[in-house]
Amino acid sequence: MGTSERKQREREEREQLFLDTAEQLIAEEGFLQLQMAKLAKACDYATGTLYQHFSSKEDLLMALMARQSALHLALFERIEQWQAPSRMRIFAICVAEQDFNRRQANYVKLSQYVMTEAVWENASEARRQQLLQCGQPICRIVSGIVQQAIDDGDLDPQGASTMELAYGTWALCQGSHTLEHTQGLLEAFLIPRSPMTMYRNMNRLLNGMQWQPLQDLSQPEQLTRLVLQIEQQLDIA
Amino acid sequence: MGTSERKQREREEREQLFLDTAEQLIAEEGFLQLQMAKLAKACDYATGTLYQHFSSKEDLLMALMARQSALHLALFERIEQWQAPSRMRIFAICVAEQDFNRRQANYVKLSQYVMTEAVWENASEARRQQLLQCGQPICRIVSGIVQQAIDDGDLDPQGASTMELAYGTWALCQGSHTLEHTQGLLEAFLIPRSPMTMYRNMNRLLNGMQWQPLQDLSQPEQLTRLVLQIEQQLDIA
DNA sequence: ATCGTTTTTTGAATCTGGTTCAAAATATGC
DNA sequence: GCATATTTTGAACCAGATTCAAAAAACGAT
Repeated sequence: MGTSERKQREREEREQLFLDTAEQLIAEEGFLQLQMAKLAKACDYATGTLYQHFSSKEDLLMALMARQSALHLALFERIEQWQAPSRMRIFAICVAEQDFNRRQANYVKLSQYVMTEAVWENASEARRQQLLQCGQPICRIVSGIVQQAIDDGDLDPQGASTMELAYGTWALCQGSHTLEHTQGLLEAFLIPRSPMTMYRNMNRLLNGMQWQPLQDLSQPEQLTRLVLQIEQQLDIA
Repeated sequence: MGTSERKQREREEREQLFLDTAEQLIAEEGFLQLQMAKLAKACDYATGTLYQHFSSKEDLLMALMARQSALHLALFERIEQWQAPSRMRIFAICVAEQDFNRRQANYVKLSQYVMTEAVWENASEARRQQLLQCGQPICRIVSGIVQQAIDDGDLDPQGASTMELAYGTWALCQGSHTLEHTQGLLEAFLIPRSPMTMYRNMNRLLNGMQWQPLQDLSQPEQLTRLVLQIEQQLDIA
């Protein structure tokens, strides 16, 4: 009936309010300072109401992640639609990702934290499933690009599964972000903090997959130009 | 004077006792269950005494990490001494690392947790420095192998710094471990949980660096044999 | 060995902040 | 308008990290 529909909608709106406000508070003082009571107060609700939406603080953080993933996905969907050689598209994923993370630094830190056992285990099972579900379309897009490359003859999988190749690029991205965001690490090891470092290593990996056309890394300006071109075409930065 | 030397030594011994016991408790019930009071009690000391060694719980966890790093380092030092082609040695680092992580699953989870802002920020500055220092020799060894490869003519850096190439392998390892240890992730994306996936991607990266001799990934048994050989020579597993 | 002083240890009290739940408020259906 | 069901409230509860005043031990001079 109409009444319960409205209630459902209001509930959904309230949930978004909680998430919006949490995001804002986090942006202001970092996710470490986020307190459930403070958040509820900021939304003019009692603490208990907050717990009707999120089973725990960790659950809330994961919900936040899940929502951010939607933005992430939107970016990837643009690339999915983009007509370009497969190698350019797979690399565009990295560029987009890198860029997304640069602008949403808090988000990377949060995702790093959320993927930790301490947090993961404290969220509701439903939430964990939700977050894994969020990854699915992203996964599908990346696999799709790999598949396209194989179909187009740009990439010979040499017996590897589509997923395995997609996983390689994912792991490299993931690892680079983790290292980049570990306080003082780059500085301690005298590694310049530039996205180009990651871009070059990603292209080494893609070259190693024999993903055509190979990128010539001895000509640094070539890669710079490619990145610029991708950023312009995708309207990033 | 002699007296203060003894005291210093006793203090050091007590610190090790705390760390040993913490390790044991963690092995028994996971690092999430570790409680400062419980730990102190288990060592027959008061809670306050524990705090004379570690400024916070996070500080203790990081100290644990730092100590584990020493084991890690010992493994890497064996590889440093090992006479073998550079490509075999850099790959051996990955194999050793993978193996180390398989056997010390708690340790990977801990390191993932510790590198999180929430933990990092709550440890003492001294501890953070200590942990970064621990990475230095490891970094030196890996860079050394890259450098050897360049010197031997196995690897043309094409303008890249030694560190950048080392960083690439590190990021791939790191990212693979993170993904592997995120609950349910591999399962959700139907990726088989096998170290070979990572090994193959690592060799793709190394191939992409043009690190000689290239590994032929279309012959899966070749890689399997290589891994076996490395494990035997290094006496792992 | 004894006593005043300094250092170390102790663990109960404190504090923080997440979570709960009985009571109050509100909505629903008759 | 009333009885019942649902939702909201926020003070109480609780876990567990951290502190700190008091007690104990170590020290060193006599």
